[in-house]
Amino acid sequence: MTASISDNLLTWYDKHARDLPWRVPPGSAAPNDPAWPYRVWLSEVMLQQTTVAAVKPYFAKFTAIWPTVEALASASDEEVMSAWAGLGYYSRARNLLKCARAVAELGGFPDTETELRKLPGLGDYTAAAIAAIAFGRRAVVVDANVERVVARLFAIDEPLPKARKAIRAAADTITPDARSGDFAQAMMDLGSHVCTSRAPRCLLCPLAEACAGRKAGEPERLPVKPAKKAVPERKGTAFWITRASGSEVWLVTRPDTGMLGGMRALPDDGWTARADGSGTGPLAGEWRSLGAVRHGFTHAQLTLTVMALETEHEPFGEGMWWPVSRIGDAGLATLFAKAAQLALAAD
DNA sequence: AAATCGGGGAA
DNA sequence: TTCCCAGATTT
Repeated sequence: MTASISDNLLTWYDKHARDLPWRVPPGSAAPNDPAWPYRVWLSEVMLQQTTVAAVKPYFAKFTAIWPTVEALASASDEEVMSAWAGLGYYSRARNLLKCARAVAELGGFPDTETELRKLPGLGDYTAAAIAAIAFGRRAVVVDANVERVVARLFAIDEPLPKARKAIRAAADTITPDARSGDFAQAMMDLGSHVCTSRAPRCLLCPLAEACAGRKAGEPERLPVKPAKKAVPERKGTAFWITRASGSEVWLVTRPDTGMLGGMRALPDDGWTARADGSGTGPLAGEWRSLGAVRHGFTHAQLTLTVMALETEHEPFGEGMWWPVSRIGDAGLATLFAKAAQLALAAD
């Protein structure tokens, strides 16, 4: 009998596994330490739709400040949102804290896929990944890498997202009972370094012999993705309101729902809702334009004009004066960090 | 089923 | 520039 797909992959992984801060070396069991499921969970949430390179410094920062899930559970919303600033998809940070508090209440992470799936911020992928990687349970772990590898391996040419069902079923057939965590991570390493989206390195692939997509030619065309829609242009205005000779700036906290939810920010004209940017600032006075910054989101391309006002009055609504010298510690999302940078450069 | 929700690295 | 990434949640 020839070696199975999972055997070939695991042998390849033993030699080529990436060394990452949230990982154990190939062949090792996850340490029997409550801090380990915590680290696996934290990394998995950070890695949702986010590259390894982007996550590394945030993972280091979070584990240094909050070494355990109990420590994170007792942090304030503001601390966590601020630490997450710049990583994107901020609902993840809100769910991260909700989840940490639920887990602390439970006395630790549940160790089955079903129970993990009930926690905030854990969908099908993340629950399966934690069950496999942190607890060694067999689980069918399907992320974008696995989707690509499996679609090619089995030549599944049905377009996404309809193909997900067939892809998951095919992934199930090659998932071994043993070394679940290694297998899942091996598939991801293969997807990120060998079976890449653009130019797959089939000559280096341990599964090349078995790959129906390669046999059929042009494996890079799989999986078939739906045509993307055009990203609309939006305009908006942010307000740089200072007092005391520009030493303090007025910051607000955005509502928990919607774009950049729960993040500290510059006040703006409500461009997220109105899309025209024609609104006015939370204060009357002699506004001057500082120019604009461009910022790309997944579903909108924004031109944000920055208007400045020096005042001794209190703006309308909730907010706080923040020392401009410490603006880097304010926990601004990248969009507003860009706007602040523009304002500082204008002086 | 489709829309929403960030940001940066790589080609 | 465009594409895409260890997706989840809401509508």
